Amino acid sequence: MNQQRPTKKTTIYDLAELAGTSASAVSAVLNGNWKKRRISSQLAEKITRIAEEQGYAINMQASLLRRDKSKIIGMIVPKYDNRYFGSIVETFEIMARERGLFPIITCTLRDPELEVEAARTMLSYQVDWLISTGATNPDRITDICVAAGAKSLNLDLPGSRAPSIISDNFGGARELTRRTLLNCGDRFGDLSPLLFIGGRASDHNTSERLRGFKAAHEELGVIVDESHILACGYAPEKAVNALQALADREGALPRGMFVNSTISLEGVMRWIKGSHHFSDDAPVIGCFDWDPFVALLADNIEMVRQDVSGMLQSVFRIIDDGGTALPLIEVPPIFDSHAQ
Amino acid sequence: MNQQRPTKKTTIYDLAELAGTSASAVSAVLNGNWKKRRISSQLAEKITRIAEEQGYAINMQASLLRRDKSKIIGMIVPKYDNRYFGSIVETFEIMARERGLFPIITCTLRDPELEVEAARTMLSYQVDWLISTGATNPDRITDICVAAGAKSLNLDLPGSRAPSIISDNFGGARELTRRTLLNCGDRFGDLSPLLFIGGRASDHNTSERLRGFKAAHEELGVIVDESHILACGYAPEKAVNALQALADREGALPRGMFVNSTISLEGVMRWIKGSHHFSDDAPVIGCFDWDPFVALLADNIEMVRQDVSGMLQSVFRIIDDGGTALPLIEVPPIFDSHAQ
DNA sequence: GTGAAAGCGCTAACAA
DNA sequence: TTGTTAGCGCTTTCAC
Repeated sequence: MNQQRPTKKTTIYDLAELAGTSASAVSAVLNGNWKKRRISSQLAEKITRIAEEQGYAINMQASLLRRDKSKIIGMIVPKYDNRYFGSIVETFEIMARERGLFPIITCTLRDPELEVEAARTMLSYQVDWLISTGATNPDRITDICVAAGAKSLNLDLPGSRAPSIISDNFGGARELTRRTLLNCGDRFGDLSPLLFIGGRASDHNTSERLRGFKAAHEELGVIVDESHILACGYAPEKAVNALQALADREGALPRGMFVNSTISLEGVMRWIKGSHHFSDDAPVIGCFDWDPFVALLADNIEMVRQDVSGMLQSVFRIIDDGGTALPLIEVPPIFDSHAQ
Repeated sequence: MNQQRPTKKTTIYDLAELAGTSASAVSAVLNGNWKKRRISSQLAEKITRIAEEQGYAINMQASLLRRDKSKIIGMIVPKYDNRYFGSIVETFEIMARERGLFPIITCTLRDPELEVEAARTMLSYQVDWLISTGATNPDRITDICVAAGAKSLNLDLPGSRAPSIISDNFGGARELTRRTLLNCGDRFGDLSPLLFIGGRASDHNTSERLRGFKAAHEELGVIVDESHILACGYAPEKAVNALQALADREGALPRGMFVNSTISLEGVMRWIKGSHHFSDDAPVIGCFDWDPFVALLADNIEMVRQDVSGMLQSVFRIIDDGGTALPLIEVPPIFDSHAQ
């Protein structure tokens, strides 16, 4: 036996009895509203001491049931398997706690059904706010939140019915493409069109990045090859399969690539290593996302880092303000200055 | 204005009124205990339909206040910045949901004070179980849980007062060291002692890995150099500083290294890249942790992958059983078969 | 300065 | 078969 039996938890009534006072006094003291109740500081002190001694912990369920705002803030996130979302979650928790909010986070594995189920569950727990990060259908979630009287907000992937904070995908992709094309030119002596791989053509981010990809080509006078745009999804295997299919079809592959995320990059690198298409000379890659090991190990890969901290500052600015407007905020991603 | 005002949430009383029945009937139906209440299936159906129509969502705060078990399961985790913890969190969520439990997770940034604060907060939310992952002081948390009538359990780093599930650090480190020594021998022609870097000498995992490190050296007849054991902490900068100090002191560095985590590895690789100590020939490294990009990009680095899924299966076996015993379970980590 | 009491939304024992 | 009722622990108004 390692753990005792639930020795009936201490309540404010127990505390009141021990202090020879009432539950309402205890409640007021423990919540710090005893100035306006003008409770004597000795009573306050006594109550505080006894609470301490008894290891009292408030029952949030009871407290929340009575109050109108829960101060619980929920976030749904697709995966924990890359630095981008990891950093979003970590920063989110820190910033929520700074504001006295209780963050709850859940990952939905990019499954649309799980997304709405997770949203409903969080609403059952009375979240005041729900942040949908990278959700496949943010508007659906906003609708569910509105129906439940909660506020919602989109991060990373925008929606039309709640404030949205995303990266400047167009600008970032244009610059990344420009750099990658030029890197390619330096390396191979001529400017040829890049391969685009990863992401879903239907999602806003991918289509914006595609737009930036094309703009950069155009600006440098390079004709995009539409058959080399492979928005095959996010999972690494999808990238592997897409590259294999292209190689089967065309024999050779472009020597420059725009990769839409580190997730896809994992697949791209796996395929490159497994095949022998680039055994003599590694392709030049630009990746719209950042990972420290790639940055350290692969000198043929340039990465853009999304500005997680900047995005979350925007998120909490809206939350702090109560979120009455409906903006689409685009935060520029960060390029290493040394490159280019 | 994007979001309506909190249109007073629907309760079971509203539902009861609409269905022309009582709140308890609604409650029973919505909880699926209407067989034992022998409610007519037509009434059940009607209630279900109305609940659906109204977009009813149960108020968990109220429900939990009344029930004895919350079915909330908490986990604290140090960081989200590596694949190991990311995968723990993701798997934990999946396995918790499979059991109808509601997982809440919070990261504590390796800050002992935050750890206990986070534990207390979770207890306020009435968690039935609290999993401490990589906590600096698991026993302290167990004590707090016991006092609050919750069960606790340690993952990754063991404690003495609750069941603990950890990697087989000794066995894993011994095998990793053996492989790294042999790789080193293959590469450089002779067996010389490795550098050990990363982790805290005071923590159980590091001391066990150190024991395995020494055992493997001994088995191969190599004398460990105690001045080359740098348990400098986990943050990348700490590894950078430790290596720099060693290089300043001794001029040369060992050509083989045992690195205690991917976090430390990040620092090691940063230092290697920045200095010119290995500009001609990369050192041979064994890393007690796994990252896909390192595995793909660095052929001089061998990695062990901790068996996250196996560990969490053990965790939930204990939870499913009610957790009456107090075991220390060591789960063997996974080596790539191709190497060695 | 302080206490009594109502009620947040739900569950479950007890009546009917 | 179904409804009534008594709380779960807390916050807050109101009365003293």
